[in-house]
Amino acid sequence: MSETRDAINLNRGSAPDPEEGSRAGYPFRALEESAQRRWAEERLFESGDPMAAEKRFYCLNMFPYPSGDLHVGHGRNYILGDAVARLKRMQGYTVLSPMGWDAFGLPAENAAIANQIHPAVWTKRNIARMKEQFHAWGVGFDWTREIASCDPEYYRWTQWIFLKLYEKGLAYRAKGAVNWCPSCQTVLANEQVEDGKCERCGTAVVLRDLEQWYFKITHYADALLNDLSLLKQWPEKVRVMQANWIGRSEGASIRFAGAGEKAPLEVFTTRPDTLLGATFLALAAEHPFVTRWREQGKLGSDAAAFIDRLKRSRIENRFAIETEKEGFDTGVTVAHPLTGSPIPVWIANYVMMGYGTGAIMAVPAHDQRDFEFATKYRIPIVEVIRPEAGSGSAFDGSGAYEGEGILVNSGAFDGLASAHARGAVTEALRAKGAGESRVNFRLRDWLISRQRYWGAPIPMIHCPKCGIVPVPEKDLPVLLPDQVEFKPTGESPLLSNEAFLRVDCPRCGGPARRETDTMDTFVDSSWYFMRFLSPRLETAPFATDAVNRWLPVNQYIGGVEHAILHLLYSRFMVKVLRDVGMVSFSEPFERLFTQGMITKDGNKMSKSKGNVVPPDALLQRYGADTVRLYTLFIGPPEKDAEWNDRGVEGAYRFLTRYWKMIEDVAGNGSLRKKESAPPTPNWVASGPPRELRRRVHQLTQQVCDDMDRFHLNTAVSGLMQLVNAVQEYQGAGGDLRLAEVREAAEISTRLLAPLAPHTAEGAWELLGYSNSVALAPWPAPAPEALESATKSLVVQVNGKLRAHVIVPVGADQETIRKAALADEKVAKMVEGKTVAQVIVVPGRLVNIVLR
RNA sequence: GCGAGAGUGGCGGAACUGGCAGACGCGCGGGACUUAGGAUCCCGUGGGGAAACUCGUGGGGGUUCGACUCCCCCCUCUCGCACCA
Repeated sequence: MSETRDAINLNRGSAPDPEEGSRAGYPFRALEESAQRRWAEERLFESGDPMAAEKRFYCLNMFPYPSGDLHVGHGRNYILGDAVARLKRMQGYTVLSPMGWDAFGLPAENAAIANQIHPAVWTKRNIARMKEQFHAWGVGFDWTREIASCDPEYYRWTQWIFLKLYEKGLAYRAKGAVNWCPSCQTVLANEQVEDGKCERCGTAVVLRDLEQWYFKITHYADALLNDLSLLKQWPEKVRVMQANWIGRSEGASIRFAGAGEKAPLEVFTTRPDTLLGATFLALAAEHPFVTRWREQGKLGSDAAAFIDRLKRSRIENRFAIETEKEGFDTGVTVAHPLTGSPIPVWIANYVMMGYGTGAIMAVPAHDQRDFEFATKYRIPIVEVIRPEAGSGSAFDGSGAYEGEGILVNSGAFDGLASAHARGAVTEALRAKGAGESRVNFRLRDWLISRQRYWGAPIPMIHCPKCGIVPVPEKDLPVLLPDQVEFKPTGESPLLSNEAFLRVDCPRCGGPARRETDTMDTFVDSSWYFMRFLSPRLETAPFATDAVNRWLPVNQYIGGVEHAILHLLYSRFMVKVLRDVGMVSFSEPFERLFTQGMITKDGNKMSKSKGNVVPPDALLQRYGADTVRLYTLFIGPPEKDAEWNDRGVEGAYRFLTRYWKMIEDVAGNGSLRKKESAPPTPNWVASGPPRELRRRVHQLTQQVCDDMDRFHLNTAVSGLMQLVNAVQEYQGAGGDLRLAEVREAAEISTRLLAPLAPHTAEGAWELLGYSNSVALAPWPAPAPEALESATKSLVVQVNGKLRAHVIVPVGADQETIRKAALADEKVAKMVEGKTVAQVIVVPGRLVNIVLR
């Protein structure tokens, strides 16, 4: 529906059909063809031998999943990256700007089931299509380094890395409650569950008890948290999100004996100072003690019913907040570790198995949740913290007091400040062997098993005699079988593929069975940025010397949706590889840029919403550079922006005006005919040509600054102003000179080169240069062009703009003051009033304060 | 609830360290050229006012010669996390 409407709008668009010739507009099609031909012939975007480059810049766009068509929102990502890469190249760097495909994953497999097309074929077709689109945009990647994670020569090394982690004890298999998506028929990592739903398909996730493979990312929890401080050039937002996700909290682990179990009941608390106020313990319904007690018949049928109901509701709406507190008294009691008095153990709906130990000590007087629970079930409440005078009101039975204070009702600890008491209580516990200080993380280990076909097979073998045996390195890759059937049964085709399953045990030689799980695609993408340095290397995942020379990635660009998953996993992987001696750096990405989404009608573009803006018709009608320029101009690149078809027009008009300026000064242009440019320009000292020149260099300064600061929207606006200035100058008539206009044309062409590369390339040729503008030196403003004898200052009266005065540059305060007061308008305002004060900010303004 | 970001014309947005609010573009109004204009060019375009002038950056206070920018309180929106023990 909306696509049809777009098409109609476009047909009514003002740009001429380029096939008709150019009544207006500019010959973008011919420019694109010749520029792209040139770039390919001269292999401009290939970075060559990685060990040879002196000044290096690794600019990386997150490699995409090859889902098929790209829309203009996707385009923004690559246009940004390309602008940076081209800028750096002109600034003299050897730039590495590679591209590849995050090519494993479910959509390919779903397509296989729906259309009976092999995932590899589907993926390959999409890659070809997307590559075409990149070319159409004129994005300059080094295609000699192209990789695809579904290529056996790639996933062979994903498997190799898995084995490395296994060898180091960082990959392990464990049984536990895991997230299961009934629609995708696979387990999911915690990170892939949003609001209790599968982040991919939106189906409600259920918990299942399965044996799965994990990566021990928690081993690096502290390092992943601490090293965030090294990432000064990452957006604050992303660092905060990662820190929250890792979720470190300091407290104490406390053991309560006497539950009739071999092991004591362990809880984690951040407030050991409130221990004497603990009047009950609360367990999650999934707590192993609860399960055992139930099996042993210690809990009645009412309890069993309660537990089942709780587990069910937890799956259905476990992310709903404000749920009424509910619990069940198990009848079990434990002994208080310091006083020995009995404490009842409850099962409570607000205790989660996934955090801490799945058990808490409840202090109703000082925790609001515990308070609500205790009030409802008439459990005693003991105040143990009282705020110091003047710092809040003490516990009064109407709600918990959660702040700091002085300990009361706490025996030997009475009178201690709560902050200090935390250590004292913990120490007392330690002395009794009943607890110690402890740091707890929210981060869980990374579940990497997937019960699907289209992923890298986990290189493990199950032998009835030897147990789990890794596939020997020489046998890698473990290939995905080609001959498989894709049926909508939800079962991985690997499970029924005898040729794949049957294998000899590498250890004993006996018959064994392959692992049928494949790896989470985030494993594939956690190391790809290193593979680009040596994409065809057959002896290792990457060439260590090249990787150490080029990484960390200087500029990483991608969507903020990867703020946690991909970026955390990649950071983890680099730390692992560092610790096994394969790389010498600790963080993969030096500088991260997360671009905003492009929305249409206020929504994210998606096929289901029908608001996708396809680029093809726009490229056809306006050319790639117009689309690129508009995409950059639309707003600050890190912010979301609303697409407006009419806005594209503005970019097109600008390029048309720019092209006219080039034609005027080059070849047989009107200005060129009048005079020829002198070999060495002799700039005039005053008058309009001089003013134009100053303006051009001022704007050059602005555009250079903006580009460096990633303010590409204002860089485009600066260029527009530059071209407007030339046009105004030419429109003004009078002492028109070629030299200044020609200089403006040359500078603006180089400034434009990273943004609208085809047009700039053609203009550069027209201006008579034989080398590609992509390698032309990045311009800088000439200091002498910026010089001026006078400066216009703002004159304020009582802080409001009233006049301007022109004073010599470097004028002293007194001169400026006099000039300001001498102004006719100012004098009129001052008349009859007292001048209380005159503020002079040299070079800026004068403020006259009247009374 | 916690954390982060944002709120500026009809619209997208600009204003880097406090110093001319609204750059640039879209749209809109007027004009030129024209058989025509949906091309191009010129002029105008925050509100009020004939003008002098005045009001104006979510709201209310404050600091300052001067505040979109800094401080305090409040409102709204977006994103992330969420019974985190």
